[in-house]
Amino acid sequence: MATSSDRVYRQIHERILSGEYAVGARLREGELATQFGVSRTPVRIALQRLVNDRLIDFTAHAGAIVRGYADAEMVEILEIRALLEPQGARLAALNRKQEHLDELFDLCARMEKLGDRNDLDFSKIAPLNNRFHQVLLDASGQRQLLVVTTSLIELNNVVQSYRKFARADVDRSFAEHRQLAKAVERGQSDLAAAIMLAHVHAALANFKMRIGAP
Amino acid sequence: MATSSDRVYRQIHERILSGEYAVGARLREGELATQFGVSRTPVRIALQRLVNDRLIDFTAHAGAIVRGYADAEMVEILEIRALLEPQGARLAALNRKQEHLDELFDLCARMEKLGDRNDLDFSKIAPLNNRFHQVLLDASGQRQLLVVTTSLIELNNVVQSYRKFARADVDRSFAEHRQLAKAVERGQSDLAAAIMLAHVHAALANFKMRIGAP
DNA sequence: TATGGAATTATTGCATACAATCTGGGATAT
DNA sequence: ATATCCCAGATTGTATGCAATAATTCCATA
Repeated sequence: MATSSDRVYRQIHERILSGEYAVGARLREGELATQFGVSRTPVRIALQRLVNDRLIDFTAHAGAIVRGYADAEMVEILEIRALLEPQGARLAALNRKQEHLDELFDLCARMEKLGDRNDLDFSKIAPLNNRFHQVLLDASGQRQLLVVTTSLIELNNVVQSYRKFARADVDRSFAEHRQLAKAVERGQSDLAAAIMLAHVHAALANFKMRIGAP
Repeated sequence: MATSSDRVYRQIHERILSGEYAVGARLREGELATQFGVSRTPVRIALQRLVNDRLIDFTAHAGAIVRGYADAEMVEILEIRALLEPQGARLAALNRKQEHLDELFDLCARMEKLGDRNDLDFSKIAPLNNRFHQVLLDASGQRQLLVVTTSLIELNNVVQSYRKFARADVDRSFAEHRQLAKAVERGQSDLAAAIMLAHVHAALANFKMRIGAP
C-alpha cells in the first residue's frame, strides 16, 4: 500500500517505538496532519490502527495519547510470551527453512557486533532482538502464533527502562540467541523450547529485579 | 462512547459473528453508510477497527471482505488457547472475586438449560460459552491475558461448523465448565488449569475429527 | 483569595465533494 | 477466435467545511 494513511501510520508507529513520542504525549490530529503534509483524514485512520496495536489510548472527543504500560502489565506480557514463544521455538526447529536460519545467524552476528562496543546502544540492539524473535515465530509456520506474539514483543519496546541491561545480561542473552539458532538448525525441538523458556524467564527475572518486585 | 462510528462498529461486528455477513462477503462503505444512516466517514473508522479484530480483510482500493479462517488456522488458534487459558484458569482460582463466581455458575446454569432441549441452538449457546471463558480470564486478574485471549475466542465463532457438536460432546463440555467453576471457587489452581487444558484439547480433538485431520 | 460558573477556544466527529484507483466489458487488431 | 488495450462505471482515498463536544480561561461572587 502506498496510501497516505499507511505512510503516516508507519511514521507515527516508528516514532512511538523509538521514544520520540514519549508515553503520555498527546497526539493531535491537526498537528500531525500539518507535520506530514496531509489532511486529518488519513491521520485519523493511522491513529485508529495504532489503537489496535495498543500503542495509543483513544477516547472520543478527548484525543489520542501515547499509551504506557505499568510494570505489572509488562510482567504480564512477558509471562504470556513465556507461554507462547517456547512453543514457537519448538515448531521452528521442526519447520524452519534455510532462509530462516540465514537470517537468524545474521541477526546473531549483528547483535554480537553491537555488543562488543563499550557503550551499548539499545536503540539499535532492540529492533534486532525483536526481529530475531519474529523470525523464529515465522519459522514455526504458525501464522496465528506469529501475529499474536509479534504484537506482544513490540509492546516490550514501549517501556524504555526495559532496554537497560547490565553487560553480563546482554552477553548471556546473545549467547542464548545463538544456542537457539543452533538448536533450530539441528531440529532439536525440545532443546529449542527449553532455551526459549529460559530466555524469556531470564528477561522476566531481570525486569522484576529492576523494578524491585517481590 | 456514543459516537456513530462506535454504533456502526458494534452492529457490523455483531452481524459478522452471527453469520449474517458471511465469510467472503464484500462490505462496501457506501452500502453500509446508507444502511446505517450515516456517512462513509464513521463506516471507515468502524471497518478499520474490524481489521484489527481480524474479522475482515482490507486492501487499499479493493475494499473489505469478511475474513474466513482455514481449518488449519482454526487449529492454530485453539492450540494457542490451549497454552494461554490453563494459565488463566490457574490464576482465576487464586484471584477470583465473588462476582466472578456468581456469573460463572449463572452461565453454567443457563447453558445447561439450553442443553436440555432436544434441538441444540448453538447461536444461543456459543455466546454464553464465550462469556464463560472471558469471565474466567477476567477473574485471573491478568488484564493482558484477557485482552489477548478474548480476541482468539471470538475468532472461533466465525467458523460456523465449529459450533456443531454432538450431544455427548456438549454434555461433556458443560460438565467441564461446572467442574472448572467449582475448582475456581475452591481455589484449586492446579486442578482448574488441568481441567481447562483438557477442555480446550477436547474441543481441538473434536474439531480435528470433524475436518478429518490426521 | 478561593471558588464556581459561563463564555471562549481548541479539538475531535461527521458529512460532503472531489481525486485516485481498480474492475469489467467491449472494440479492435492480430 | 483470441488477446490486448482502452474507456466507463464503481469504489475507495483524501481534503475541506461545519457541527458537537471537551478543555480552558476569565470573571463574578462569596
